[in-house]
Amino acid sequence: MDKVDKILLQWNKERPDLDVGPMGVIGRVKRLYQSLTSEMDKTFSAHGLNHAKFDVLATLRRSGAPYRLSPNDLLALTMVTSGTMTNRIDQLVKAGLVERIPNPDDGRSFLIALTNKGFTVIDKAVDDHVKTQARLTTGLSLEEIEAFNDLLKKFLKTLESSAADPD
Amino acid sequence: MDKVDKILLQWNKERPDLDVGPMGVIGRVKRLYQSLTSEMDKTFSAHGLNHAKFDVLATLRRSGAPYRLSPNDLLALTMVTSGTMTNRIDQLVKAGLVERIPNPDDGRSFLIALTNKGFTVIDKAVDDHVKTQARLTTGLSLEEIEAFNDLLKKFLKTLESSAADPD
DNA sequence: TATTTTTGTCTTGACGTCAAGACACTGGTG
DNA sequence: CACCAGTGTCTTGACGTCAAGACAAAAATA
Repeated sequence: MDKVDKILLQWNKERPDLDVGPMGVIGRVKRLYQSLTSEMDKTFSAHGLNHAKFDVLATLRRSGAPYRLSPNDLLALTMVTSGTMTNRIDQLVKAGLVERIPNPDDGRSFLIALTNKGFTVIDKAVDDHVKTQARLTTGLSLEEIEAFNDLLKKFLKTLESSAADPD
Repeated sequence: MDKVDKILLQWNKERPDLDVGPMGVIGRVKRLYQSLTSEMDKTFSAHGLNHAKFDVLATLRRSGAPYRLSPNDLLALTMVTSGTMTNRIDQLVKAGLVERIPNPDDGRSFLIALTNKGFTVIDKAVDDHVKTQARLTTGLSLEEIEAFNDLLKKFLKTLESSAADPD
């Protein structure tokens, strides 16, 4: 009997006509997401970052040498709008973690490049981030993780096929 | 091989020292949450609401007659800060969906009450919301939903016991 | 080549949220 | 009864995000 169950009970009493089964699952996905997010955010801020900055730096880092992507690449990979990406890059430039390099192949465009400082910061932050994620999942056994992962994959797949989410 | 798998592959190549197993599960929880949220938001906006307004109205509705709660109750139940709740209530008052009634038992406090219009709007919106949630979960069988729900419960429980989340 | 359409980035204004603090009222303590 | 810590709500200023649109450069078309 967790909080989600209490909410479902209330609905059952007030609106017994409604089938609130799906609400339970979806409500728990939301709570799980929020719980995980708030823990991971602590790791980011321990490295002077937030979720937004970490996302961009990590995307550049895992793209491999020379750790450069255009704003357009970055916003496609991180699923934010162009205005948001401009803002994120501005912040990171100000912090000295990336720099804007004119794109030799396209006069409209830039390459966003990790600075040495940015590389150092993100590599340490990722170390900690992975540790945090490991800690957050220790409550489940390997078999449970695997089963959970399979269900997540399947769920996501069915959603993608119905909603035309081209990402 | 979904997008999360591609990200894990990149990390494996760039940072083979990292165990990115947990990252896969957590990444999928995030994507699932975002996918579900963006679909549910459409339902809210079809009723002139957004997630914030729906949350408050639904909390009042399922609390039962006379559909009144203090801002303090509401912010505890919806897990937002007091400033956020003040803003939400302002919006709802402006839209004529709730009203602020002075609390007879406490001169500092109010009771936020569903108006008739608010009741009508949230009842219709909840109907649609439940339908949307049912549609979003049709990709999984009843057995899969149950298994997923059990894993979510367990995962959430382990997180609550470690992080002192008093909510 | 000249013109039009498309693309990549940035700007603007709005929104929802939070943290910190202001303020009035309550409830307990001396 | 007078005081004072605690509580409930609102205010303020900041942040990250988005949608819409501006603008220059590139690509496609004529």
